[in-house]
Amino acid sequence: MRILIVEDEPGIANFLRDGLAEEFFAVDVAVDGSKGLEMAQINEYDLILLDWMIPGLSGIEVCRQLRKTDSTTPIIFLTAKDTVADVVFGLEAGANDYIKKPFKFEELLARIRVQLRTKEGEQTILKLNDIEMNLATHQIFRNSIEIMLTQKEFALLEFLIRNKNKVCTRTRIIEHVWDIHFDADTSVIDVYINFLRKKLDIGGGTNFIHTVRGVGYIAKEE
Amino acid sequence: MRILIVEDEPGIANFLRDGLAEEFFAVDVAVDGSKGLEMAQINEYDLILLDWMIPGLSGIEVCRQLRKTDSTTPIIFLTAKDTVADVVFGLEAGANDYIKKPFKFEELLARIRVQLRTKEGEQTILKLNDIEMNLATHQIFRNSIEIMLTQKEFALLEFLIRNKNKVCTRTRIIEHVWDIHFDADTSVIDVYINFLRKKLDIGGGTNFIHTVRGVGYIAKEE
DNA sequence: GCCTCTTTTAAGGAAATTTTAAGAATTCAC
DNA sequence: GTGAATTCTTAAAATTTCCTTAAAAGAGGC
Repeated sequence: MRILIVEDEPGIANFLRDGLAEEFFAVDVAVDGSKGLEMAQINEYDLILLDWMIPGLSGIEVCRQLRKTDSTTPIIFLTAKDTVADVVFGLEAGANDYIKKPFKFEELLARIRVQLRTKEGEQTILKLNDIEMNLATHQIFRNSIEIMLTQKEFALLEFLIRNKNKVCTRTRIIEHVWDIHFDADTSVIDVYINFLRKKLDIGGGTNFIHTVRGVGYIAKEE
Repeated sequence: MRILIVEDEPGIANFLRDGLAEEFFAVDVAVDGSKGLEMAQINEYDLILLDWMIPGLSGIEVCRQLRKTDSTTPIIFLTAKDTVADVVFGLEAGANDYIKKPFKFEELLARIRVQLRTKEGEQTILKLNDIEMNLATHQIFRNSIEIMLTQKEFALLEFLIRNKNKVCTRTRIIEHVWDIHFDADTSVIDVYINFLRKKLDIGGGTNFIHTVRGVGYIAKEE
């Protein structure tokens, strides 16, 4: 799951990025309105956190612009303003939800999950064959045996399983899991596929991560 | 024992929080009705103190909403209203008890204990492996050897054990145990995990607090 | 006010993760 | 079969995160 944060205060931005990374989201940060708009238009995000008061384009303006071309990506406003009028204004501009600063991270997380749920349909637990991924508790089981994965391994497996039975190209993998956009010259994917295959090879299950030569990888249902 | 206070007046809220904290309750405060409802839905509280007159959703409305999904968590109303009709109204909405403002803290405490008594039978003692936490007496035993913990140490261990076998992210820990919401740049958690591990490392038991790199910690049952 | 205990901060070293790199192995086309 | 391209595997470098310790700051008791 990729999230874009548009926020100029470094403190808050870092706090959000770290917190969301702990929850295994892939996070990008834009520090002003125009950059945020640009990134949102170039990349596909699953959700956007948008500060109301940012330099350059205002949050509300970014929201309006975005909604002209993309009407589905959920947008949550972060705002210090709290009058009814402001909230209405924000929601009319196309936001899906808003949260008043200061907020508790857990509350934000809950709201994010609400937005993503409507999008994904109750997917806190992903399953493929005998693998079970619990996104809420960050746990992975194969035949009820728990497997410990690092952050990157988890993110990669999540991406593969979310796209099960579809070929995941190297480019899409590197963009979604590593957030790298122009460097084709790396072999991290190969290494991490290898890590995953090794770690998941327990309990007698077959290897469900198949190589698609010249293209990428695929996680197949069996 | 976790208590949620839904109260907009800071004076009363602080008074309650401090008083209950002294009695070893873990206290969260919500300042309006909708926040209160949300927090109650996200977290598991052992009891909810609900002011009648609060901004946003009214107390009675929060109560009704909550009872739709959760019928067990005791709810005590704090109210200035005192006519028979109002009391009936509150109890019909699903509250377990009410107390009229202004009240003596002792009286509130007594009512809270009445509500928790049924619960307390089951929940005053938390267990994990050979650790036993008595929340009422604030005592901790490992293999019957008593271990002295400070308040923060106790709170951290309680949080970990309440969430046993689930990864506790750093963000969640810092929010629940320290009540810090925007400061990602602190290493208190590391230090306190270290304190706990040292103090709990007696009687030959294994270390059950595991590190989940990049995410947080987990207390595992063995 | 002084002492003690708790809590927080800070920093160097240790450990795990992530990335890079390079040789071995595999696949595919001819 | 041979060669070229691609992927696999391994090892080690680079980076990040965590552990540990010590000392400072804060809280409470006398």
